Amino acid sequence: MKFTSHEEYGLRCLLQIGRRGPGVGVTIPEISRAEGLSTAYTAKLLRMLRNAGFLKSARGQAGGYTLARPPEEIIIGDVLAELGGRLFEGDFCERHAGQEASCTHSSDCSIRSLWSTVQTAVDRVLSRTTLRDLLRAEESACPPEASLVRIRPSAPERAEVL
Amino acid sequence: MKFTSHEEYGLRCLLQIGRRGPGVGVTIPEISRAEGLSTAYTAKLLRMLRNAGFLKSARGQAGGYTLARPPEEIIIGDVLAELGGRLFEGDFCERHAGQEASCTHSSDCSIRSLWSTVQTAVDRVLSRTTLRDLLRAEESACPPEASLVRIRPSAPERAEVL
DNA sequence: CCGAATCTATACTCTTAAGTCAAGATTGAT
DNA sequence: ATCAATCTTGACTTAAGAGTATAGATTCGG
Repeated sequence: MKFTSHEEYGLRCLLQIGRRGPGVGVTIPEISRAEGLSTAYTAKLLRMLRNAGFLKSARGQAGGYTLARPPEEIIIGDVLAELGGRLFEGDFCERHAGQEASCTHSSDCSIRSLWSTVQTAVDRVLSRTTLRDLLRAEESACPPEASLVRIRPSAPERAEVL
Repeated sequence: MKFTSHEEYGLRCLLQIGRRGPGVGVTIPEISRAEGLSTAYTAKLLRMLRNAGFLKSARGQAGGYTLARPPEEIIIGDVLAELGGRLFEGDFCERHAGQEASCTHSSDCSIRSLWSTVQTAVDRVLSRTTLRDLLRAEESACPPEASLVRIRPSAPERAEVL
C-alpha cells in the first residue's frame, strides 16, 4: 500500500499545467524539463490524463496541453484513481481468492470491511480536494511549516467495530 | 495506490492464527489449506510476520505458529506496514526526484502535504484497529449484510469519473 | 538412532508496473 | 510546399513485486 510513481509524477505534471493561467498551453518538453522527467514518460502521463478527460491537447507548432476544465472542477481523487487505481477495486475479491473458488467469506469478511473503512477515510480526503486547492496551497506560503492542504472539518473519523 | 497481495494474504494468515485460542499452534499446511495458498507462499508470509515480532514459531513435530502477543496488542497498522510498507515512506522524496538533484519543492510541496494528509487519514483508522477488533467483528455476525467495521455517518462515497 | 513432521533460508521464476523507443500525424510559419 | 515544432500510438525493455522451488535445520516419537 504505497503511492505509485504514476500518481506522484502525473499529479506534478497536472500542477505544472494548472499553474499557468487558463488557456495557456504547456508543452511536453517544458514540463519534462521542469520536473526532470524524460519527454517520453511525460508524454505518457499526459496522455493518461488527457484520455481521462482532465486535459486537452493541441497539436502543431503552437500546441501544448491545457486543463480541460477549471481547476475547481478537477477532483484529485479522480485524478489519482486514473493514475494509480483505487485502493480497493471491484475485482479485488476475485483476484485474491487464492486457489479457492471464491474468497472464503467466513475467514475474511472482517478484512473486507477494514479495507472499506480505509478506502472511505482516503476518499473523504481525496474527493474533497480539487486542483484549485493544491494551487492555492502553493500560492500561500510554501516553505514554512504546517499542512497547507487543510481538510474541511467534518464528523470525526472513527472506525467503530460492532 | 492499492492494497498489496501481501497485505491481504498476510493479514488473513494472521487472522487464522488469532482465531485459535492462545497457545494453540497452527501449522503452515493448515493455514495454507484454509486460505487456498501454496505452503511455500504461506511460509513466506508467516516468516515476515514472525521476523516482525507478531508471531512466534516452534519447530518439530508438534510445532506451528502462535501469536507473539495478545491480539489487543497487535496493531493492524503495524502489521500492514510490515507486509506492504507505508503509504508515504521516508525516502519517497529522494526516490521521486526525477533527474533533478532533489525534489523541487516549489513545484510539489502541495503534493507532499496532500500525501501527509492522506497518510494521516489512513493511520487514524489503522493505528486504532487491533487484531482483537477484527476477531471480535467476526464473532458477531459475519454472513449477514452490512459492514462490520462502521464509520460514523457523513462519509459521502466518491463519485466515479465519467 | 531414525524417520516424519515441522519450520528456515536463499535463490529462482513469473507477472505486472515503470519507463523508453521509434515511427507517425497534425499544425502553423515561411 | 516545406519545415520545424508539436502531439500520438503501440511496442519494447527494464525494474520491482508476487509467488515458487529446493535444500537444510529442528523437534519429537518410536
